[in-house]
Amino acid sequence: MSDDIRSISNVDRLLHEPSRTIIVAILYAVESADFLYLQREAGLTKGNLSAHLSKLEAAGYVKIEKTYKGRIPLTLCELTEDGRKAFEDYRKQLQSFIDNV
Amino acid sequence: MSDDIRSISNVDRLLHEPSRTIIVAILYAVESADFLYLQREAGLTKGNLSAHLSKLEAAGYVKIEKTYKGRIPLTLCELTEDGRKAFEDYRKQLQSFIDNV
DNA sequence: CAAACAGGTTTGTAATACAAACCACAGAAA
DNA sequence: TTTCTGTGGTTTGTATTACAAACCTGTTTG
Repeated sequence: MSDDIRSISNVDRLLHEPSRTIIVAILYAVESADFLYLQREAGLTKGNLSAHLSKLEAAGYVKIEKTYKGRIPLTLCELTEDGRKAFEDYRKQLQSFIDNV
Repeated sequence: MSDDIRSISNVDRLLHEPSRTIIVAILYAVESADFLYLQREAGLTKGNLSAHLSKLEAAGYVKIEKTYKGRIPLTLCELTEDGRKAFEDYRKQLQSFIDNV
C-alpha cells in the first residue's frame, strides 16, 4: 500500500472534524468573520461554535478579537498564518489520499 | 458559501474516521484481505481492527468470513457493494470539497 | 512441557461532539 | 416601563467514540 494512503491516519484531527473543517474553510475564504455570520454559514449552535472556536484558538489556528459595534459586542474571527498553513496542508493530504487510492 | 463546502458536515462519519478510511481503502484495492494482513497494513492493534471491522460489518460495508487455513483460523474480509459505493461517494465528497474551497 | 504466535473479544478510560439550558447585557417595541 | 428579541457567549449533561490493555482459545514450535 502506498504511504499516501496510510498517511491519512496522521491527518490533523482538529481540522478533520467536519464542523471545524467548515469553520476554517469559511475563514480561509473570507479573511475575517463575526460570530453570528460564522454561526449561520456553518450551521452550528452558539455553544458548539464557541467550543470549536476555543479549540481552534488554543491550537493557534484562529485569532479571536472581541470588540464592540457601538455597545453591542462583536466577536471577530480570523485565521492565523499557522491556521492557514494547517488548512492548506490538510487539503493537500486529502488530495494526496484521493489521488492514490 | 458554496453548498459543496457545507456538505462536508454530512460526510459519512463511519468512513471519515482515519482508521476506518484506511481499512476500507485497503479493501477497495485488494478485494479480499485476511485479518493479519489488514492489521499490518493499517497499522492497528488487533483490538482496534476488530472493533472497526465490527462497525463496518454492522453497517453492511464489509463482509467477514471466518474460515480455517488447516487448523489455524483465518478471517477474510471484503467490501460489499454497499461498502464500495459508500467509499466512492465519500471520495467524491472529499474531492468536491477540495475543489470548491 | 513451555513459550510464542494466530486471531480474536472484552473491558476500561479518556476524549470527544452535540444539544439544551442558562446568563448578561443592549436596543427596539408595546 | 415592561417585554421581547438579538448578541455573544458559558455551563452542564449525555451519548458516542477511539484506543489501549488485558484476557482468552487454540496451535505450532523449540
